[in-house]
Formats: sequence, structure tokens, C-alpha cells
Amino acid sequence: MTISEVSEKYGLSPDTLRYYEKAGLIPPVNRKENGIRDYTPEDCGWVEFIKCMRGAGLSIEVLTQYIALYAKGNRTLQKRKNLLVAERDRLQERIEQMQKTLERLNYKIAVYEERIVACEKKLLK
Amino acid sequence: MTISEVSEKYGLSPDTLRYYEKAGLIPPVNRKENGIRDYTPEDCGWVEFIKCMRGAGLSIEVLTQYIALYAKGNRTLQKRKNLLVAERDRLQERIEQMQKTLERLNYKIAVYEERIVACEKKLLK
DNA sequence: GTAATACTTGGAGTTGGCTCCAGGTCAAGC
DNA sequence: GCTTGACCTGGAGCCAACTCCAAGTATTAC
Repeated sequence: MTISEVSEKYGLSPDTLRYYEKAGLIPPVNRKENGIRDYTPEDCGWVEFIKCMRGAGLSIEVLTQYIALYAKGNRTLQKRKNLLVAERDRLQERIEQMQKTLERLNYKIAVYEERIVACEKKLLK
Repeated sequence: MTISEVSEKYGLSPDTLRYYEKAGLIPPVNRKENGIRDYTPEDCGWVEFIKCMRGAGLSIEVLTQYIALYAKGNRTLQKRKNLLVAERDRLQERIEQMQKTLERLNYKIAVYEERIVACEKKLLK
């Protein structure tokens, strides 16, 4: 699969895909003899994984660390798990905070609705 | 209340508080005759509100718009409500996406735990 | 064979959101 | 009356995460 096909498929620009690879956010992508990237399904899997994690707000730095550990093989299993647990906990906290803000917004919107109705009544008088 | 007290109270640096005001993220703060900021409880309320919204990821730009509408008074009620609804919807989507990612991480962590146990068993043989 | 198109690289530029700094004012303590 | 400390302003600097660009190469279409 070419870079533009992968770009299309995941909604990430070719520049971003190259940047992710250069930064070590995904393992090195398979190449054709001439040096042109030829994404295997596995490469695509990494792209999808990283897109998902970035979408949830995990930093480039921490994802780079994860990939670096992955590249070192089985002896980093525990470290990788610890990293994932730490990020999971941080994500959970962020979600809880956002959930509270969501409820606050809902309340605020409800108050606005009341005020708007009250305003309209006044005008009709 | 001085800027450093407000900074202390909400965990935002004085620089950030000044930046928020200059950017129109909070309405102009009350001043003493000599020009020094003297936050009223209402000013503090705005700081707290903006801190909460920024914490949930609402952009400076959209919050600035909200404050600008607020400054124009009652005739912007509907517009302000629309803005809040749009942001609420975006926030909800982000939360849902993050929730999915959280579950994915939990699954991944469970798989790691199994693999680590399997590895240990092998070593004990 | 040459023009167009899709890729390559290294590196510079951009954006959002702060964060820091220089230079100045003012009130309080000695 | 002079130092100290907290504040002020305008503007520069910084960081994360892209995004764009120039210069080069390879394949395809005619």
C-alpha cells in the first residue's frame, strides 16, 4: 500500500505519516527496492493504533517510548505494560474531568433555554 | 484579591491569568486606582469557569467568542446557547472516543498480563 | 526522450497556548 | 530617601505537533 492510500484510509496526511515514522511513533515501514514506502497490513495496524492513541491525547513522547520498548522485544513486556497502565490512568482522569465539564455545559445550556423562553414571553406581552 | 492570590487559588500562573484577560478569555478584571488587578468574586468565577473549560479542551478561540457575546448583553443569549451546544456536542464526541480508547487500553493491558504470566511460567520450568 | 506525477529527504515554517523577560511604577519597611 | 517586593505592560521566546517546501529520483503516458 502506498503512502497516499494509507493517508486516504486513515485520514492522516502523507506528511504526518512520514513524521510519525521519523519520530519513531510507528516502527519503520516496509519499503520497495527503490526506497518507496509500501505499507504492509501490519504497518497499517500500527498507523491505526497510533492514530487512536493520539486521538485520545497520548503524547508523541510516550508513544515513542512505547514503540522503542516494543522494538527491544519480549524482555520489555513488563515495562510496556507499566507504561500502558500509567497512560490508562491518566486517560481515565481526563475522561472524568471532561465528563464533569460536559454535565456543567448541559446545565448551563438548560439555564440558557429557560432564560430565552423568559425573554420571549416578555417580548410577547 | 490580588493576582498572586488568584494564581494560588486556581493553580494558574499570574502570566496565564494576564494572558487570559488580554486575550479576552475572561472579561476585564476589576482594578484598583493604581491599575493593579483586584479580582472580585465574580472575576474569580470567570477564572474558575475558563479553567474548567480549558481543562476539558475547549479552545481559546471559542471561549473568546463566548466572552465577546456575553459582553454584548442579553441580545446574544441565543447565539451563546448555540455556541455552548456546539461545544457540548464536540466534547461528548471526544469523550466517547476517549472512552473507546480507554477500553482498548484495558484490553491491551489484560493481554500483557497474560503474556507476562506465561513468560514467568516458562522461566520457572 | 520528455513531460507529468508520485514519491523521497532534510529542514524550515506555522499554530495554539502559554511562559519569560526587560523596563517601569508604586507602597511599605527601615 | 532608599531598598525591596509585588505588580504593571509589550513583546519575545518556547514547546508540541504538525505542515510545508525545495531539490531530487523513479515510473508512466505519450
